[in-house]
Amino acid sequence: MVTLAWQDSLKILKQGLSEIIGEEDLIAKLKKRDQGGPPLRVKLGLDPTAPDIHLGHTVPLRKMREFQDLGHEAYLIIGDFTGRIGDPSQKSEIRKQLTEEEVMKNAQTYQDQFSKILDPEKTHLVFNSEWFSPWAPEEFLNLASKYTVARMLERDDFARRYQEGKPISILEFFYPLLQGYDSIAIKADVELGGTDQKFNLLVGRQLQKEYGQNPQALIMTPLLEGTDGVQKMSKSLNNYIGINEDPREIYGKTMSISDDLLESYITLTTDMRGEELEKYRERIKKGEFSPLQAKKFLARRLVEMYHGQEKAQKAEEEFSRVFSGGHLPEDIPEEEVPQELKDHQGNVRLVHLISALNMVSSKSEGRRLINQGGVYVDEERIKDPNQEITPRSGMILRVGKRKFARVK
RNA sequence: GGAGGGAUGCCCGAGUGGCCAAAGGGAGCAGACUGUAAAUCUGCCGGCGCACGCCUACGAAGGUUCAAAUCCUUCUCCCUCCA
Repeated sequence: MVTLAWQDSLKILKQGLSEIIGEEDLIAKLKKRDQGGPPLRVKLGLDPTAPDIHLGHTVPLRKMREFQDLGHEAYLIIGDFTGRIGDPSQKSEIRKQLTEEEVMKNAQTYQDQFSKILDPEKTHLVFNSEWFSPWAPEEFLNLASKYTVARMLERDDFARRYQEGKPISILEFFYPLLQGYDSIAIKADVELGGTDQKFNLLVGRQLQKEYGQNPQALIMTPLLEGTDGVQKMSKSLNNYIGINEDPREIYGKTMSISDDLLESYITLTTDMRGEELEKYRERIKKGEFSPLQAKKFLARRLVEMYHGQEKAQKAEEEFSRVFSGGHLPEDIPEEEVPQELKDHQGNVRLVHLISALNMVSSKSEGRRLINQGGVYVDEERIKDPNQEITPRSGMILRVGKRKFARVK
């Protein structure tokens, strides 16, 4: 392990941040470490319901990795207990508790995925039900007594809703409190999070003071915009790129992001740093790199990071062939034509076929798409929704730009 | 506890007895143009044997009416003000 002086550590850690709170505390802790103190305990909370890590998650995770590389310890908190409340971003309600099995399964998925980013040797995966489940009601009351409504309403989300006369459940107040208590439970020195977590992180810091602990420093990473380029990347908005996705998907989705997103994606999601990054920017500026090329570079890099070079190469070739070249993809899923769709001559209505193969969500949608010229048989556009076709082996069906099927 | 307001399609939001499968916007999808970019334009955007047909749908359940998202009753949930 390389031990750098705290100044150097700080410099590295401060890269690519959006905000840091309690920098003096961080410095003090780093100094202590230099003098032979224990490694810092760095906390990052995870949602137990969405175990699919996407690029948005990787931003703080990669920062975590930097801590690890500097010799510190990662604490990933699975909020299986807090998950019952749900972060107050929208409508809140007590969610049904995940079964132990589900939680374990999600945790396993997390483990598989974060090991692509973090150093497993220095990673602790903990569940917050571990300390909350045994709690007696008095302990919750005690925790609640540490905070006031006025301070809660400082959270802009609450403030806004209060202003607009939208409901805020008391339950929601518990979310930041519990998340904050996690910091106490693990004696966090630093907590990582996106900028949208600022309030929650601050509560943790304040609670630690209440409980006589050294307050954690807060390190906030910028939020990554989703593929739509408007809202932050999230699974529920379906604008995400998951690191576990098929390499071709990752490549393709990356190619479809807006050009404006290039800069933030490069800096926030890739391991490009320092000189290399500068060079890359330079090339774009000078026009040596067209936005298209720059994006291909990014796409390839991302696939490489999570699936290796070989897959990246393949994904790129596939992309070029299908979209730049206008050819068919390499492997098109083979589908059986259901017997019951065929009439006595063996013919099938096209709408029924694509519907049966789940290429459209309903027959009505299928009709619409056909009417609009979005359905092809052997690359020939069919415009009559009642068209009958005679399926034969190897026939290629295509719906829109990306849905393909080959008749078995 | 009292008074008043509200719940509409994925989201926001109009609609107060027939012309409402429900305006408008957003999201989404398809097509054109492209670099699977952005912008733009066009179309679609509940389901079904879709050609004018049928079914399901405006918080829930009943009712009035030839006809209800629209009127009445009860219920559920939410908001505001007063206490």
